[in-house]
Formats: sequence, structure tokens, C-alpha cells
Amino acid sequence: MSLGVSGKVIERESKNPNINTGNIEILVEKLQLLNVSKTPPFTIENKTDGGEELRMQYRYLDLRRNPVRENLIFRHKVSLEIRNFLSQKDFIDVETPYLIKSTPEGARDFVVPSRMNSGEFYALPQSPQTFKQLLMVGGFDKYFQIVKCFRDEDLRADRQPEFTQIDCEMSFVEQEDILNQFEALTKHLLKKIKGVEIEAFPRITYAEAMKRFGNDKPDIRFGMEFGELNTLAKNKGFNVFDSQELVVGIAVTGGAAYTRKEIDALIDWVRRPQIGALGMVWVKHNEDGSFKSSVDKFFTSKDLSEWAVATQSKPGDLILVLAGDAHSTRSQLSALRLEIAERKGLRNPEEFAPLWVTDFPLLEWDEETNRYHAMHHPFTAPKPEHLDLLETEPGKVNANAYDLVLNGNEIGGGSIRIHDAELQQRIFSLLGFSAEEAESQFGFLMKAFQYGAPPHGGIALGLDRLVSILGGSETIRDFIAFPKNNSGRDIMIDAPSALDESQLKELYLKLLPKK
RNA sequence: GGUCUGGUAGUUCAGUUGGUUAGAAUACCUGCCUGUCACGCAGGGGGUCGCGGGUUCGAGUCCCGUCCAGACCGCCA
Repeated sequence: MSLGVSGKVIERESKNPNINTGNIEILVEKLQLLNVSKTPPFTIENKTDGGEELRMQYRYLDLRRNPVRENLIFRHKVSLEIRNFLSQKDFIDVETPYLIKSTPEGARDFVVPSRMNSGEFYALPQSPQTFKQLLMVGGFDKYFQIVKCFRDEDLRADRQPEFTQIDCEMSFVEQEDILNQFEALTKHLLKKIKGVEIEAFPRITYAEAMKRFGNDKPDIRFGMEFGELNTLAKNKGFNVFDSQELVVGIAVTGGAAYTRKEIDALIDWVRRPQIGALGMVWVKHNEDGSFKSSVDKFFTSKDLSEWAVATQSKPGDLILVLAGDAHSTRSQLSALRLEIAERKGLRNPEEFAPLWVTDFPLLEWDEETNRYHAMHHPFTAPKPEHLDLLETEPGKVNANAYDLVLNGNEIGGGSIRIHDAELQQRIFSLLGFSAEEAESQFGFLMKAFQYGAPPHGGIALGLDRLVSILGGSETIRDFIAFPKNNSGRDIMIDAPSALDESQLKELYLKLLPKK
């Protein structure tokens, strides 16, 4: 209930940190009932008994809980700190439109029916990408915006259909300038918000990240780096390895003490359909330096000791080895590496390990559509030294593109953009756009480039992810005032009166990307 | 679109090889007590076991379908 109370206030310290009450006492002189309350569906305490779905459904009650309240205040502080920092560095906050023309390639657009142009739709921006590039042409050489973006794709634990980006762009810069500027921002936040000081962020290339961690957003708070065993483990008569493209392993510190049952459980874990490994070979690196493995029939102690060197295994460790095609095997071993680190408590939320991943490939081959598509986006500049390969070996072209990674999460990504209409046209045709399609979709941008567009580039950081990682939470939703999960369907509206339902459906289906 | 896991009091959950009246904790209601703070004491109400079908003498439990939620894959320029 809501009460109006007046009287003498006594402040004291609550003995119980789990409840919201007890800090303030009032010697009541006058008491008035302002409004009554029903019994809430969950207890409004720091440690509530409510499940997430229920808390989201009654978000207004959840917001009364201290941790949620503190999370929102925390988000406010981070956001304010970012604005202040960028503002002091002469970045200008410019708002860009939400009701825009659809830009294909990439995620599905959310669409909004237009009343003025019956039967037509606006798209909501997946990011303000083209707008900020136009701002660069317009002479705003340092832009930022903390802005909602919309992507009509399936949810994940760390992914929502509407999310907030710290969107930035700078003119007359090279990759180095952008990395330095936003490394400074991230350092500032870590210091100001978490009191953590970090020297220069490590930088590794995409190729190196894949080789060492099987992942383009490696968590480097712990070791367990990949050791490739192709030359050591193949052609020794073990057919499973001989027939596969890649044999690769990691060493688990102290893992030699695992029981057979524990190891079998790990094997079952990697064989689950979500991971999809065919099997797993293990090698116990015993304290006395001897080896015991599941493949002793095929490999000598000397062989296994070479594996130990390759995986940086020490006595007392357990080497786990997967084999298969290079791409899926790396991603399976990466999942295993993170799972083991999680179980061993090596993913400490109060430890922060940022890094830059650079030199992403420009293009990615898409088996389904049988053509290349842009790995980052179609405005990303190829590395100048790779320009000659564009038409001959497009798959080998790297981009001036980079990701900022924190504790195994991609918290930002960006690139140097193309500022030359002719090169942009070359890329569009490489991506399978006809000249007419490119003109109708992006003509406005290429036209703008003809008016002395400056070299430019930028980055976008995911505010929701950043805030939840800094806040040490496993869920992003607690840091958003009104999160949308699947029960968000309750707030959808019926087909607007301007269009009947079948008309709307037909038009919407037309807008969906063709498979 | 796919794989997996789950759905049982308001809530969080337990429920054995299928077997009598489906339990616990907490929340809620009533009374008592009380400088208490996860107060205490006594009592009470509360469940179409997600929904539909099947197997069976008998289904919360087994089977099929379906809906919903979550994790992961696809997808996320």
C-alpha cells in the first residue's frame, strides 16, 4: 500500500542486507492511507522468489527491488560518463531518424506501415550507419550518439531485438586513431566506474584469435590456448585423426586428477547436439611426468609429450583433443574451453581483460546464396595493400575492421569506411548488387561521396552488453528499464485500420529477405 | 527453421518401478505476542499437475500431438 506518513525520522543501520526495510524509522504522528495494494506475485526483496519471466511481466514491481534500481542507476552513470568523455573530446551528439528507408544486407528490418503512402513501409534503423557517414561528408568530423537500434532477429541471452549503441564516427582518421580514442574511453570507464587500471589493450588479428582461441571474441582472462596437433598426431595410424582436417587440443590445469567418470561427462558434454563434436581424446599428464591417454594404442609416450609441449601442458594437467573440419572443431573446442573455465571459476566477473581483434576478412563466403557477403558491412574499406586481390581472390582480402572484446564478449566493432564512390561501386558489384540496385539502394551515399567526402571511420559499442559486463551481471535485461522478452507479444497491436490483415501480411512477406 | 531442457499452490520447487486424500518452503488470511528487522507462537484458506488425446483396473508419473518458456545452432551487414 501507499502510505502518507509524518513524524520524527530516526536513521539506523539494517541488520539484514536482504530486505529493503529497517534503515529509517519514523515515530508516527500522522498516518494516511493513500492507496491499497494487492498481494504482489513475487516478494519485493533483494533476493526475490520470482522467476525472470514473472519479474519482467510485473516490471514495475521488479523496479522497486534494490538490485534492479541500482542497475538502472549504474547504467545511467556509465551512459553519463560516456557522454561527458566524448563531449570533452569534441564529439557532437546528433540525432538521426528512426523512420527510414530499408537498407538490405544484414539483419531483417522491423517495419512500420506508412499512413501517408498506403501500402508502403518505413524500416527502423539497424544502425545509423549511413546517416553518420553523411554527417562526415557534412563536415561534422566527430560525431556520437547513444541510440536505439532495431534488428528483427531471434533472441539470445545477450541479444535483444532493440538495443542501444554508442555510435561514433570520425573524419580524417586512420584505424590507429580510432583504436586509441576508444581504448582511452574504455580505460576511462574501467577506471572511473570499476577502479581498474589497464595498460595498453592487447591487439591480435582475427586469424590469430581463431588459431589461439577458436573464437573471434576470445576471453583472455585465463590460458588454455589451443595447441594444433596436425603435424604431431596425424599419420601415426589413428584413423580418426588421419581422416580429419584439424586436430587441436587444450590443456586443463590440474585436470589429471579428474576421474574417468568426470572425463566421460566432459565427452558427453562436447557430444551434445549443441556442441556437436564426434568424440574427444584425452591425455592425462601425470604429476610424475608420465602420460595416460585414451589413445595409448596409437601413440607413444614421446608422441604425447610432444602434444604436451604444443598445448603448454604441465604435469598434473589434462589434455583434451578434438578433431574434425577446421571451422567447427575450433568452435567446439572454444565452447569447451569456456565451459571448463566457467566450471573452474576462471571467468571472474570482477576481472577485466579487454583486447582489440583486428584485420577481419572483408568478405565471407555464403554457402546458401553462393556468393560473398560483407563480414562487417558493405561500407567497410579493404586494406589498401589488398586492393589488387579484390576481383581475383576476394576471400583473401582483409578489411580495416576491428572489434573491441571484453571478457569474451564483443562489446564493439567498427571499421574505416570507403569514402570513394568508385571503390564503393566495386564492392557493391562484388557483393552481387547490380549497378541499378546499388544506385537505388545506396545512390544517395555514393552521390554524397562525389562531393569531396573525407576519409572516415568509426565504431559502435553495445551499451547494454558493456553495462551488464561492468555491472558484473549475467543478464542484460536487469539493466534495461523495460525489457522485451517473448511475452512482449502482449503489447503488439492488431493490424492498423489503414490496412487489412491479409494486405499487411502480404506486404510484410515481400520485405523479408529472400532465402 | 532445427536440437535439447522444462511447465505441479500466489511464488520457488520436491513428487520413487504408474497405486489411497499431490507435499515442502515461502507468500497470503485470522488470532496472540513483540524494539522487531528472513521476528516468534497458534490456526486457516489455496492446486482441472500447461492444454488435448491415447495406453492402463488405475496417469502428476508412460506414449502421441499441441501451446508456452528457456538454452544452443541457423540467423545476428
